Amino acid sequence: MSALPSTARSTYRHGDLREALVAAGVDLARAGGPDAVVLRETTRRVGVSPNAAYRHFADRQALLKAVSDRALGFVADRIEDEVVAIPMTDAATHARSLLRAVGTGYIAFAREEPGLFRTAFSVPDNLASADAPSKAGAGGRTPYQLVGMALDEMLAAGLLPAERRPNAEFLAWSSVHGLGMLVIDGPLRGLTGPMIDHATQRVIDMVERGL
Amino acid sequence: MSALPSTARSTYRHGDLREALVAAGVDLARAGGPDAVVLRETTRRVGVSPNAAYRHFADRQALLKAVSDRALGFVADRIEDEVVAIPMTDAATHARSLLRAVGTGYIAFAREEPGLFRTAFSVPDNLASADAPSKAGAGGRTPYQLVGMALDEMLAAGLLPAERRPNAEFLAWSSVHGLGMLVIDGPLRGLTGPMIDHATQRVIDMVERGL
DNA sequence: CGTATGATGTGTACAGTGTCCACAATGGCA
DNA sequence: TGCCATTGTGGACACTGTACACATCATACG
Repeated sequence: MSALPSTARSTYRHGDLREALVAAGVDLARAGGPDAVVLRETTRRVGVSPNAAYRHFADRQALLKAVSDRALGFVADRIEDEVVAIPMTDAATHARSLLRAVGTGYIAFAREEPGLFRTAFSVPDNLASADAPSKAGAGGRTPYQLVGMALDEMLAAGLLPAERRPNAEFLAWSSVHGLGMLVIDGPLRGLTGPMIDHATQRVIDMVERGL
Repeated sequence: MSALPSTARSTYRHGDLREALVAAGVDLARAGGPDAVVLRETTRRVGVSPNAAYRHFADRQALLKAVSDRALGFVADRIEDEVVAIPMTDAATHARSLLRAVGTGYIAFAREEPGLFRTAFSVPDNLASADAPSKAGAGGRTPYQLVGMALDEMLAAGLLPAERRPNAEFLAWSSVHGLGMLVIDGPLRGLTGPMIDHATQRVIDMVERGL
């Protein structure tokens, strides 16, 4: 039992097939977006029969949903990467930097991992489940929560009038999300890196000014 | 030969099979989004063999692209519906109304025809082809052109500084497009009509103020 | 007028997909 | 030890996109 090739499963039971399937699905999504998350190919990569997946997911759509949630967690991770780089300053400057970090991290992820970005938003969602733990990154926060945190700091720093705070997430998120979509699939596709950076900064400026 | 049932094709040649396929594809897209534009089902509806489609489209993706362009034309139509309802006023008010009409028409279409809206943006595009005639509506203008026209009026009316005019389309479009996506598939799904209307107005306000 | 020819549609075939069903192996619990 | 729920397998089916060879027609040209 101890000298089996590491690629082969020594036990009949897989151990954590569900996790392995999600991981394989993420690889497929990374390379080809949501449509590439093909059930049979996913199981093939894990070295298991196609039907094995049905012990862990109701159908292909359920597998895709799990992959999508994982991808949203990666979005959160990428945003947090930007957040930790923010220097210590006064509250107002920090709040603005935070909002900027959320936007730039979001767009950076869209450009670096277009397949995962598309996958993250390919499955219908709603407000009630936007903060489900399955969508959180390593830091335990979802992208939606990160946007909310930035806006809370803006409010606390006096940069956002209290009467405009409710649902301000909608505005900030819409703008940045739209830019991300248009950049990877839409008419803004093919823009050079600097142009996208510039557009990102302008969108964030607009949000800050327009909130 | 003269008493054939009207549902049957009397001639071997179809007449305009390409157009018929696009129309059938639009019906499928309306009901089920881009994934529902299935080549075999499309040809079945037109009453033709699956391979007939290959005389007019290189593959399924090419058919989907044609359907997507058509859907973009419908977006333009919906926007123009809002535009014609604008009353005559002074230039500044008209410019603002125009920008607002573009935004509300865009979001209205997303809500009224989510399947077509998703289909319209499911095929990779780029700036060079954003104004292709195949994407124009009955008025001969593409959605992108309509956004540009609104911004041109804003500029002419002195509501948009000249140095900010270049690429302002990116900002306006990103915000509204993002809202549309989030409303039909994203976390904002399931919001009530009035809430969406309100969010739409706020997003447009933000764009106007932030441009 | 008749016929060659290019354009358009058909039939058959194949690999790949999601999913259903019946069955098999396993490991933990009585 | 023996039972049995859990987890995985194998085979089957309907469906998909698409390649290849063939049939049919519309017309341009002799």
